[in-house]
Amino acid sequence: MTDVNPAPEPRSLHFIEEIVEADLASAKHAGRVLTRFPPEPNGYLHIGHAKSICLNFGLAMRYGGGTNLRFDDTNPTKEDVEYVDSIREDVEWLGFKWAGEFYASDYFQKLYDYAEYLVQTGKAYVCDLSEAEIREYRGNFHAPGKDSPFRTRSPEENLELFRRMKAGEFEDGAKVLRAKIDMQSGNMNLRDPLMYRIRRSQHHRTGDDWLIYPLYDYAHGVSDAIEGISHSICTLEFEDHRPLYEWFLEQDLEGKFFQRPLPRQIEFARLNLTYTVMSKRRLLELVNEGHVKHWDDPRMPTICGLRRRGYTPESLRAFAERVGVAKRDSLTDVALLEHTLREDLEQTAPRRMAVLRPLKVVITNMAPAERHELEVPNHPDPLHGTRSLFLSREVFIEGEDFEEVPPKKWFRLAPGAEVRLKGACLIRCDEVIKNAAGEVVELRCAWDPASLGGDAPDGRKVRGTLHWVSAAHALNAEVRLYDRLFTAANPMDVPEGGDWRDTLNPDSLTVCAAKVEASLGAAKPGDRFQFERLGYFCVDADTRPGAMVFNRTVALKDSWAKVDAQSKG
RNA sequence: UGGGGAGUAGCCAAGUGGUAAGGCAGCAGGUUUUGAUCCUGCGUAUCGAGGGUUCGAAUCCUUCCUCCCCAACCA
Repeated sequence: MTDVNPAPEPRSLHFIEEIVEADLASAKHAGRVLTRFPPEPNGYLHIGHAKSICLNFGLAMRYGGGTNLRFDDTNPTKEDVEYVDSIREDVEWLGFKWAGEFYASDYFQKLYDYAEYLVQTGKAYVCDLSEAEIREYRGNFHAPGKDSPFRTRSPEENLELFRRMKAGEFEDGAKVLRAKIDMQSGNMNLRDPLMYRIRRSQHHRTGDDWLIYPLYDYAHGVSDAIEGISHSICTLEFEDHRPLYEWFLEQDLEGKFFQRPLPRQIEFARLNLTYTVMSKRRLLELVNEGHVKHWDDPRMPTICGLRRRGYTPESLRAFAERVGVAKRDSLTDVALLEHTLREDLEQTAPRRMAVLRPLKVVITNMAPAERHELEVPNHPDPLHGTRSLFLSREVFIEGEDFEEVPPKKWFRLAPGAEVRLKGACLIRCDEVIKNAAGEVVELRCAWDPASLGGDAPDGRKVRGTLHWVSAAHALNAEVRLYDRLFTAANPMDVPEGGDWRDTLNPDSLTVCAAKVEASLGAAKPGDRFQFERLGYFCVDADTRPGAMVFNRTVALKDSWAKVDAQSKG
């Protein structure tokens, strides 16, 4: 098969590609495209980050450039190496290689040097106002701010004070370094934003070398400029930080610090998904409050969660491509994600049989010791080969595939009905055995030996084909079925007095004691399969010898479920 | 009575003055040893609204409406 990965259809350029192409056409960066993915190592990456990763790396790949992985570690009180490792692993797993691995903390000295320069040129000053006073002086949306009384300190005094801040002569919070811009600006970001704060805290990389730490607005653009980033892509909420981003870089009037041209910040709309929460804070709460087991719980939208669930990197990349890049706030239907997943797995996942809720079927006209070896295809596409399966007198079928009183259009098993056991034979239900409670516990069927292989030689039509496993050969396995974590399309859209947690789905996890075909005994954690007629599953990391655990990655589309639901009103 | 963005079908999203791509979802058929896949067909989208310019406007001008972001020593 040659069209497993068809070339992506030609697609019109999105607005960032247009900007890059225009820059390429004008030779602005001499044909260079260098982007960066700048996570703060304070949490796990989620699918929203995956969109950003695909955008940044995809752009660079498309135009022959590179992407730096830069950890934005300017706040030592919140960051940790634990997250650095997971971020690296996730980006790699998604299939991307970074040009360089950097840390904002690599630039602490350069950041400090440039800050001294800004102090010396009168563009920054040391302010003694308290946190509350700074807030008060800043004003609000309707009232302009007022100048700090320390705003007029001389460059000499500021330089001395700034050096003493660095040397540890002041208490945490006693002083800050501020950019001298415009306390009257309508853009709050320009009302003399903070550049440095004093914080005696162990940094995960620089230890206790530094007592002062730069803030995002100052550190980010400068880090971009130091690395020679051409296009600095971020999300919409940073749109009104852009004047500040540019201001900091443009104060390098003599060109002593940064190469030209300077990087350009471009903002796009972050990803939102239906039935999902995406903020790090909410995800952390889900973990801490025990609504899920951990960051890699298969119900989590984290990259590690999706990975454990069985998502493929290809499907995530395809999703990022299809969801588009624009500036409009959007809420993408999670069905699109599931579509790109199925699209990939349909082509690649070997087929196997497993029964989630086993119902015993005894084939009365087969001898107890009778065994029929069957060679069945691993996939509708013969290129995937075949495997061997045994049929014997007792088999399990799916509990849902039998109805004593079948609804209209039912073509599964029912008293007197004939169905096909996939890849095996035709059976007809003759008798229904119930327990004392009246529940169906066993079916007595007769098989047509002439149909071995699955076809009736006389050409009679059998609509229903069921998956099954041989009781004598089946393995026990735990199968975990996942459903959406929330029952509301937008969990964040809470009614008055409500909480986003109110829409948590109590049935997001269902565990089944399943029977699976023997060949699955050799499967290793991470292996993916399609369980015929059920969905795509993968072997979970919890699997132990003799105790297999499967996750349902995603169910197959089920048009019968719709018909059935409609007929039931 | 601040600043910055955005409004094209249920959800994304092309379109850049010449008469509304595509995908997802949905619906209807066909094929089928997975009710899967695959194939075919199906949408009159008041292009947020009004006014204007023009032979012609989703695209230009104008007024208005709606939604999102910003007042951490977070990023």
